[in-house]
Amino acid sequence: MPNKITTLKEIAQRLNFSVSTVSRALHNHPSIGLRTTAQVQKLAKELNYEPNQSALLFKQQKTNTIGVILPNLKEEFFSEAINGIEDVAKQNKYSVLIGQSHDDVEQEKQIINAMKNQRVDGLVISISKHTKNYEHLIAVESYNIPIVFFDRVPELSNINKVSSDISEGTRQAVEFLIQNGHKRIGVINGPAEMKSCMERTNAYMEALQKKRIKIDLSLIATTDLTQEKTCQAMEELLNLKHPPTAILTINDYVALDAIQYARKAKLKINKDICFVSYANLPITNYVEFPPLASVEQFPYQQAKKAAEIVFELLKRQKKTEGKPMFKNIIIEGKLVIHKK
Amino acid sequence: MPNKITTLKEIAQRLNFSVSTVSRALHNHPSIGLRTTAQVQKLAKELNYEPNQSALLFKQQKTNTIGVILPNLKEEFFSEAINGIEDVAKQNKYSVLIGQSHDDVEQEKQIINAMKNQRVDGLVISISKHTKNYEHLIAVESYNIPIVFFDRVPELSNINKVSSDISEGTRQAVEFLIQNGHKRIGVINGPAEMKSCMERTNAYMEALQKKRIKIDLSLIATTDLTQEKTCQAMEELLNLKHPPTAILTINDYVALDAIQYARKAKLKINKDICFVSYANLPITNYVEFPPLASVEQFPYQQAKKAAEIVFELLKRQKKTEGKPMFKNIIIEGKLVIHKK
DNA sequence: CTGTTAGCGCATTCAT
DNA sequence: ATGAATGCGCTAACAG
Repeated sequence: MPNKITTLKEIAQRLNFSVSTVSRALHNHPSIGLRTTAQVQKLAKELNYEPNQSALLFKQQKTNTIGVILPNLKEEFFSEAINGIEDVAKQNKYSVLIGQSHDDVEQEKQIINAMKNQRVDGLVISISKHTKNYEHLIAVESYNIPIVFFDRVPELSNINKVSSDISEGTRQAVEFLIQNGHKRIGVINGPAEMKSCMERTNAYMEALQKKRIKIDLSLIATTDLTQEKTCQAMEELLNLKHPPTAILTINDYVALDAIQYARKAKLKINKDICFVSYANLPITNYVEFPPLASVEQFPYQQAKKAAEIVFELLKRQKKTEGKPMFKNIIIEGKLVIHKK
Repeated sequence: MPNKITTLKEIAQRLNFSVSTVSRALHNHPSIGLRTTAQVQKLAKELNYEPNQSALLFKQQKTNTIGVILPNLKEEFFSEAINGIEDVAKQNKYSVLIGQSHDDVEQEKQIINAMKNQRVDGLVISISKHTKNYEHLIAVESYNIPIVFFDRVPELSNINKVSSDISEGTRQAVEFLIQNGHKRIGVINGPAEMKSCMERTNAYMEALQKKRIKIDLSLIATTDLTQEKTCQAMEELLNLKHPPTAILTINDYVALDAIQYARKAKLKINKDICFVSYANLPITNYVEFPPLASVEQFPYQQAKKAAEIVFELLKRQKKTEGKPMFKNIIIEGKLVIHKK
C-alpha cells in the first residue's frame, strides 16, 4: 500500500496548528515556541515528512537543477567532466540534468529548448563540434538562465567560459620531442574550425621556429576524428619523402588509431615513430603502446570550474547586483610524460 | 535585458480574455470560438509562450522526469545504457536525471533519497556491487515511484527487472574454446555475491561436463575488478602445475588487465593463451590484443527495455488498474567472435 | 508566539 | 462561448 506522502497540512491538522506554524517550526523559526517546535519536528520525523520539491520549486521559481549539455558521454573526457559538475552541484544541493548532443546541432537546439522549458536554473555546455551559430545559446541567457561554456567554447567575448589553452602544452610537447632527437614532427590535427586546433598549429610552429627547425606544412594532416580519416592522415604522413619520426595527435582516440596504423605498417612504436597526444585518458592504460606523453587538459577541473561559475552567477542574480560578469577562465594544458 | 517569460495571465490581459479562456484556447478546447482560439494562439506564438513546467508539474503532481542510478558513467557499458534510457525518455517527453553511486552503498542511498524528494516519476537502477540490503530501494515504491532494475539486479521476485542471462553465452564461449582445442579453461570471475558470477561459474561447469572435461576448481579465480586483484588472479592461474590455455574473464576491463599481465609473462596471446570476455566494449577496438570473443550483454537494449517498463508502470498507475505487474525480462547474452 | 491570507501558474469545475 | 473560482503545497507578509 502506498505510503501516503505527508504534507504540512497533514501535520498541522494532527497537531491542531496552522500550516504556517508548522512550516516555521520545521525551519526553526525563532518566533515559534520551543515546545511547539519540538512537537512539530517530532511528528514530522515520525511521518517521514519531506517537503514537496515540486511545490517548493514552483513557489521559489527555481528548479534546483542545472543542465549539462555535452557532445558525448562515451568519451571519457566528458564522463570525467560530469563528475566535476556533479560534485559542485551536490555541494549546492542541486541536481544535474544531462543531455547529449551527439555533435549534432539540431539535437543541441532541442535539448537546450527542453532545458529552457524545464527551467533549469543554469546551464553548463560544451558545444557540438559543428555549432557555428550561437543564437540558440545566447537566447537562453535572455531568459535569465546563466550559461557557462567549457572546453568547446564559442569565440565570443561577452560570455562565461572555461577552456584549456593547449598552446603551452603543445610547446612543451614539441620541445620534449626535439630534446629526444626528433627533427621531423608531424601533426594530426582536427577540423580547423575548432579553436584548439588553431592553437595547436600555431604553438607547434612557434615551438619549431624557436628551435630553428624548418617548418614543413606537409607534416600537418587533419582528421575529423573518425578512424577512417585518421588512417588517411597517417597514410599521407608516412608516404612523405621524409616521413615524421614523431607525431602529435589531437586526442587519445586518434592517437590509438594512428598507432594501430603505424603498427600495421610495421613501424616500431617509440623506435621508428613516437606519438604524443592530448587528453591523457584512462583508456591509454589498457593499451600496449600508449602515446609517449600527453597534454593533460583537466576535464574534471574545467567542468568543476564551469559549474562553480554557474553558481556564482546564480548568487549574483539573486542580489540583482551590479554589472554583468564575464569570466574567461583558461586552464593551461600541461605535458605529462608517461612512465612505463 | 531579460526576455520576460510569458504566462497565461500576460496573454489574457493583452487580449482582454480570462486566463481560463486562454488556457482552453491553447489546448484547442472545442468550446472556445475559432476566432478567439486563433487570436490567442497567434499571440502566444509571438510572445514565445511556453507553459511553466514547474507549475504544471506541481499541479499534475508529477515531474516528467525519470531518475537513473548506476554505478559509474565511465564504464562504457553504462554510458551505452544511458542512451537506451534517453531514447525512450525522449519519446515520452521525459527528462533523465542521472546519478552515479560509484559502487558505494551510502551514495546510492543518498541519491535515491534525493530523487525521491525530487519526486522523479520513476526510477531505473543498476545497483552498486556491494548492495545487499534492498530496503532503501523498495521504500521508493511505497511512494508510488515505480522502480525497474537492470543489469545488476537484486534477487527478489516481486520486482521489475531486466537483466542478461550469461549462462547461454558462457556455454557458447566454453564450447567455442573447446572446439578450438582448449582443454584447460580458466575463469577470472567477480565477487560471488554478484548473481552473474554464479551464472558464469555454473554455466562454465555445465558446459565442461557436457563435453566430458574434468572440472578443476583451481582453474577458477576471482577478482574484485581492480587491476591489482586481477593480476593476482592471473598469477594464481599461471602458476598452476597445468596452467590454463584459455581464460574467461568477467568483463573487458579485466580482460585487458589480464592480457597485459600475460604479455608481461612473455606469453603469446592467442597462441600460448586465449581470452574470452564479457561485454564487448568499444574500448577493445583500440587494443592490439583484444579478447578472441566476447559474450555481448546488450546494454543499450537492456536499459531501453527497463525504461519502457517504467513507462508501462506509469501508465498503469494512472489507470489505477488491477494487479501489480512484475516483469522479469531476461536478455540472453550471445557470444560474438571478433574478426581480425 | 501563532493564525490568517495571499499568491506562485495552471487546468478545471461550476456558473453564466 | 466565456468568466470566476478553486486548489495543488508551500512560504512569507501581515495581523493580531
